[in-house]
Amino acid sequence: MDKNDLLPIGELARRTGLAVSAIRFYEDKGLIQAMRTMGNQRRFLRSDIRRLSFILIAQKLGLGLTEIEAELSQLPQGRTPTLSDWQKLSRSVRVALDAKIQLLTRTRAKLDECIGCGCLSLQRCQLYNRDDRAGAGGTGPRYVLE
Amino acid sequence: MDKNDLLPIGELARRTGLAVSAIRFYEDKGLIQAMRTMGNQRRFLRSDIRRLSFILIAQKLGLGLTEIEAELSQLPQGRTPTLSDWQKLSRSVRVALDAKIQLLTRTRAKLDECIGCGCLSLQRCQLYNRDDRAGAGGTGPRYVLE
DNA sequence: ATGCAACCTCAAGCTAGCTTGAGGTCAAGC
DNA sequence: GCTTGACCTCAAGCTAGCTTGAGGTTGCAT
Repeated sequence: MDKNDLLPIGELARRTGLAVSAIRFYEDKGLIQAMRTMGNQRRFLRSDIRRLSFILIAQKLGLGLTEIEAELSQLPQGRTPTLSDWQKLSRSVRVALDAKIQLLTRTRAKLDECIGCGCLSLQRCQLYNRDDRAGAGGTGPRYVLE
Repeated sequence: MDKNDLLPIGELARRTGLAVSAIRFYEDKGLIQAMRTMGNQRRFLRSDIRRLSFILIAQKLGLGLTEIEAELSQLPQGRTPTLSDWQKLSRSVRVALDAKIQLLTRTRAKLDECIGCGCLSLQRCQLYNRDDRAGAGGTGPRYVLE
């Protein structure tokens, strides 16, 4: 951990494509941590580039920041994550992704039945079912099938 | 169109499982239309149950209200949609769903490569690519892969 | 004709995920 | 030593998709 390995926020932003404000936001949410210079400026580790990459990828897979934080918390505390730490995390995401694909595939099958009858009826059609909503949690309909 | 076929908003809510406030919200957004009684109360057609069902289903598939409105606008104006109108719309949704599944499947393949190297690097990894974000539109990362 | 549930409008609030702006500080080059 | 750009905090704003609340009206049953 050489002094050259500490990155200011702008550099991290440049490397990840994120906005500076977004990185500060993530820090605020506890997704990433920074050291401070004596002048109160943030300094990040090189490995935080990877951490932010993970956040971006996981977001693309439809995970919310809270879920992502949960995933990230599985990384070792104190030491810089190794390659195999990241592999473990990736596999964990792969499981989530699998589930998502399966659910969509099942939904497509139902939709196909539904196209057959053209009903779109909440009563007759399996496509939509009330209990799903109840179990969805949070306010309003979800954006993502989960 | 018998007088019995006009439903007050509460009845529509009961039939669809939606909150009354949500239905008013959708009306406000132009997703559904209502007649008014002389006392200014909303009255809906029976076929609006199906319209709302469609909204719910499309939302589960990850479509936003704007996209859903675009889909719905393909329904015939003036007359109550027929079964084959709904079938056409369902097929249109099926296409969107197909695309979504394909994208996820491709992503999974990339993730698998990535697990191999454990890199999660924006430079080397295909999983995340900057141009996707640029093309995403709107503010911030999207919730759903599209 | 009266009571009360269901309806109305309009404004404000909430979660997620950020951005933008105001007002101020730090650090490096000339 | 002074300018300039990158950095800081804190508060407010924005989109999506609704809900909640205040304050008022309708309409159906008794």
